[in-house]
Amino acid sequence: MTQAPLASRPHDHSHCVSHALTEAESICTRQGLRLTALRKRVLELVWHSHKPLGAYDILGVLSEEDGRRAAPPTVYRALDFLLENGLVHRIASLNAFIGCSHPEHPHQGQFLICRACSAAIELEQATISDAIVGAAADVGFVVERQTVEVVGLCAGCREHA
Amino acid sequence: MTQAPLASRPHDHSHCVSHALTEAESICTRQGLRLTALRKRVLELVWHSHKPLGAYDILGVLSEEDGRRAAPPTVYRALDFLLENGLVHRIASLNAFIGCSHPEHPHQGQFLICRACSAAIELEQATISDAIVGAAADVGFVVERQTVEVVGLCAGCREHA
DNA sequence: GGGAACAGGTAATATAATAACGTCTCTTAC
DNA sequence: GTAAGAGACGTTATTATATTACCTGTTCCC
Repeated sequence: MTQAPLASRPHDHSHCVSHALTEAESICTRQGLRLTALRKRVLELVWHSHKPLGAYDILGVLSEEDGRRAAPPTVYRALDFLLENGLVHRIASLNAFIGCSHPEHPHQGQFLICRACSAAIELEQATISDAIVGAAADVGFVVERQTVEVVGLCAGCREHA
Repeated sequence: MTQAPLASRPHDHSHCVSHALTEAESICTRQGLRLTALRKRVLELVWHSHKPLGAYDILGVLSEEDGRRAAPPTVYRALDFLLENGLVHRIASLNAFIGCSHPEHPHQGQFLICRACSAAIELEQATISDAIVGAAADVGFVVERQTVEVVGLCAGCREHA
């Protein structure tokens, strides 16, 4: 085993957040995309922890800090933008969203979700993708989009248990 | 490529349905489970095609044929039973359900979902599972449950295109 | 500075799932 | 045989998630 990923270890999470925001800024600038205040704020909220966050959780925070109650489309539109541009991923099995760890290049993540601490670890393993693409090819199926979401126990939580 | 799976080819689907129902009967009998009329009917509806079916689609059919409008818990309870006993699978990315092709032994399927015909092909490839378990182990993660859902084009639909 | 494209507010609605509680029906021990 | 308990299902209400439609304001660009 290599070192456990950040998400399963105690760490200064503010670095994760600021790094993600800086990256996002630079990606958007480079690609002529508008990272508006709202989109940036939503991205920041998604990065609030390594736990996937529901759209309505985001909505709740926005509403609280704005005074006025934000409406669902506000959040979903921001999330759509972030999804389209690879800044966040959606975890289908949780109906939740998580910041992308490697937004600099387009990809579809594979996720390890800890049932104890809820943290999601993003992988990008060719061995997994290749196995899927290969097995699909065996039955004549051409893969376009992969969803790989795995539930289990992360390194940190196994120690405590 | 081996032969394309049934779901991507024209076939006499009534065989699929009757086979699935017979299997389900025998599994339930063997394990002392009650395959009630409702549960059997829901299983039959799920097997109506190789396309994953939403809970509310099932609900719609039940309501129509009953005259009275069935309520969601009716369907969800039946689906829970079928899920628990491995007779159907849930496709998280579609919020839909599909009959299990190999209910005789417990497993978690991997699914190839055709974006053209909507059919879902169930795989059970150790190469995929092993790649996932291996990559997870590399970061100290112990896998308990896998969700693998792949969207693309099936053999049949590629031909037509 | 005017038009097009984009961002976002707002209200309503659609879709998916669960909670809480009651009733009926089996099974099984006595 | 019957009463207790478990299981299955009906029913109403509610919660959670996501989208549609329409409108307003802003930014970009010529």
